[in-house]
Amino acid sequence: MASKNSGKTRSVTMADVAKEAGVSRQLVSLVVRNTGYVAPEKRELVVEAMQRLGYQRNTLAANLAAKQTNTIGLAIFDLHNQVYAEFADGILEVIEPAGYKLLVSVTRKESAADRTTVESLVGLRVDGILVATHFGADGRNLSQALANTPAVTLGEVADEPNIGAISGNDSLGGKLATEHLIKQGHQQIAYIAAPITHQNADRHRGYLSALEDHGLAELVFSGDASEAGGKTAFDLAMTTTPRPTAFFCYNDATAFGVLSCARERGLRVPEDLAVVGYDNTTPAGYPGVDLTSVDQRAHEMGQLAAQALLERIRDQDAPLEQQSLAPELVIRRSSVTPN
Amino acid sequence: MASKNSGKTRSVTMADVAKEAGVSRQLVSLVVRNTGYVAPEKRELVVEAMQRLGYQRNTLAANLAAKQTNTIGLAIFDLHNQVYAEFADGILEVIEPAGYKLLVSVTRKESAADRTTVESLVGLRVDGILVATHFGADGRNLSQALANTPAVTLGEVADEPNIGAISGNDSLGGKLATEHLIKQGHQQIAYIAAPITHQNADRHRGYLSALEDHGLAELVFSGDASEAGGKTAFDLAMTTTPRPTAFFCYNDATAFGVLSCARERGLRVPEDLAVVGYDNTTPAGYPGVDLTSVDQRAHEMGQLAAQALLERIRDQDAPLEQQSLAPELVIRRSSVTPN
DNA sequence: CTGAAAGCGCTAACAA
DNA sequence: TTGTTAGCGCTTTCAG
Repeated sequence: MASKNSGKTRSVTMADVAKEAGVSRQLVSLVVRNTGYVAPEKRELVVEAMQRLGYQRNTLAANLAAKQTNTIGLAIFDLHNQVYAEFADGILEVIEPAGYKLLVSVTRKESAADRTTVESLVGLRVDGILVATHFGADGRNLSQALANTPAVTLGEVADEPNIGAISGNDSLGGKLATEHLIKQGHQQIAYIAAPITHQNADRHRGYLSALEDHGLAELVFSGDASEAGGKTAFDLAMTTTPRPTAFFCYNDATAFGVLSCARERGLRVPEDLAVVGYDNTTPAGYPGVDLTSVDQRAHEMGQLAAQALLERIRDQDAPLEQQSLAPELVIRRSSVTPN
Repeated sequence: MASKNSGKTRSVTMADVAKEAGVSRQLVSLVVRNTGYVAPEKRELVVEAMQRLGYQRNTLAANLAAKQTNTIGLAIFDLHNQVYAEFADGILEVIEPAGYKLLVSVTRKESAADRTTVESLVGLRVDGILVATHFGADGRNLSQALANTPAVTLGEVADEPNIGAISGNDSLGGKLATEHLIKQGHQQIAYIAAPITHQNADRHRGYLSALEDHGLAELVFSGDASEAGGKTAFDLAMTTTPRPTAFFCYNDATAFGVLSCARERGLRVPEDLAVVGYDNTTPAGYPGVDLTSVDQRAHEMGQLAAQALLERIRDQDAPLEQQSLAPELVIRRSSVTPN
C-alpha cells in the first residue's frame, strides 16, 4: 500500500475557493483569468479566499480546457553553452511582453535526445517551439516530433515545409574567419568540426572556399560542439603532420577546449597557435581569453525567431519566416600574429 | 472571427489511433504508457497507426488524469550563469535514470520574478521543484508559491518547514577566500555583495569574520549577482578611499564583471588587483582568466538535491534533507601576489 | 484483451 | 453576475 503518491494531499481547487468565498465557481474562474467584469468586493472576497487556502491554479487543467498554454518552449542542447543564454534573452524580451512564458527543455549532450526534448514540449502543448538544438541533418525527425506545433529553428535552417528559421549566414562566417587567419600568414589552418548539421556544413564550406581561393589544403578534425569535443579534436590534430598553426573552431565552446589543451601543452596563443571561435559568447571577451570569434548575433536571432513564432501562432497561414543574419568577425588577440 | 487559434487543427487523439488500428482505446493507452501486457501483434498495429497519424500524446491530459507528471522543475535565475549548468548536469544524472524529465523555468533577472518562475512550475504540477533562484530573505514567499509541492533548494537554505535544502557552507567559503587574500598581503579587501539572500549573508559573514581576526575593516559594495552587477560595484569601489587592492566577489559572474572593468582601467590582475570569485565555474579555469574561486561543488549539489527531492516525492514524510557541503578554495593566478 | 463509466480541474457558452 | 451543461484527452477501475 502506498508506494507512490503516498501522502499526496489533494490540492485546493476552484470549487474549494468558491465555497470558501461564498461565490460561484465561475466567478472564481473569472478573477483567476482576469477576464470580464467582476465587482470589486466580490473580487476581494475571492482573492482573500485564495490566499487563505493557498490556492494555485492547475495549469494542466486550464490548458487542457482552453487548448492553449501561453507558453513557448525552447529546446536546447547544453546549458553550458552561453549562446543559448543569448538566445533566451532575446526571446524573453519579445514573448514576455506578449504574455507568454518560457519553458526550457534540455538534453544531456550524451543522451542525443534532441527528439525527446522537442517531444516533451509538444506533449505539454506549448503554443510554439523554438528549436535551438542540433537535429542532425534530418529535418524529417523534427517535423515528426513537432506534430504540427508551430516552430522556428534558431541558428540552424530546417529545410522542412512549415518550419520557420532564423539562421546566420554560416558559410560567410566560416569564410570570414578563415580569410582572417590566412591574412595573418597561416598556411596550415585546421577546422574543428561538430556533428553533422547545416550549421557545421556551412561553416565548413566557408572555410573550404577561403582555403581554395588561396590554394591551401584542408585539415579537418571532429569533436562534438562542446569543450570536451574541442579537446578531443585538438589532441588528434596535434598528432598529424603538418601540424596546424591555426584553428577555426565550430563554436566558442569548442575553442575554449582548444585553448585549454594548448596551454596544457605549453603552446602560446597567438604566438604558437591562432584560434578563432564562433558565436562570440561572453567569455570570449573576458580579459585574458580574448578569443576572436564570429558573431552571429544570437541575441538578435532570439528576438527575430520569437517574433516569427508569435506571428505564426497568431496565424498558421502567416508566411514562413526564413531570415538569415549576416555574421561579423570580432577580432581579438587570440588570432592576431604578433610582429 | 478567428482571432486566436485560427487554423488550429484538432490534434490526433488516442481515439483516432484506436480507430485507425482497429483496437480499443484502452489498448492504445497501454502501449503508450508501456504498461501491462500487450500482445506483440496488437502493439505493432498500434505503433504503426500512431506513426501514420503522427500521434503525440497529450501530456497535459495524461498528467491531469494521472495526477503525476514524472517531471522535475528547476527554477533558475539567469541562464548566463554557468553554475546552473553544473546544477542541471548533476540533477539530470540522477533524475533521468529514475524516469523523470527536467523542465527549466527561467527569470529575466530584471523582472525579479522569482515567484513567477516557481509558480509556473507549480501550475504545471511538476512532481517536485528544485529551487536555485534567489528568493530574497523571504522564505515564506517560497512556501506560498510552492503550495505543497515537494521542493529542495539548491545553494540557498530555505528555513521553512517542509522544504529541503542542499547548500554549501557559505560562511566558511567566504572566510577561506578572505583569509587567502589576507595571506597574500592585502589590507584593503572589498566584498562585492549581491541581493539579500542567505548565501550572500553567509559569504559576507565569513568575509567579516576573517577581517576581524586580523583587525581589518570591511569594504562592501553591492551589485546584483551578475556580470553587470560586478561592474557597477567595481566602479563604485574605485571612487572610494582607501581603494581596495583585493576583491572577494559574491560569485564568478560578478568577478568576471570586475575583471573586465579592471582591464578597462588598465589595472593588472593580480599585480594591481587581486580577485576571488565563488562557484568555480568553467570559465574561471580558462587560460588567461585563471580566476581563484571558491568551489561549492555545484555538480555534486545538484545530484544530492535531486536525490533528496526524489526521496521526498516517494514519501512525503521522508525526513527533511538539510545537507551542507564544505567548500574548497581553488587558487589560481588572479589572487596570487607575485614576488 | 475490450467495454463501460467515472473523474482529473478547468474553460466556455448560454440561459437565467 | 450565477447556474447549468459540455467537454478538453487521458487514466483508472472493474466487469466481462
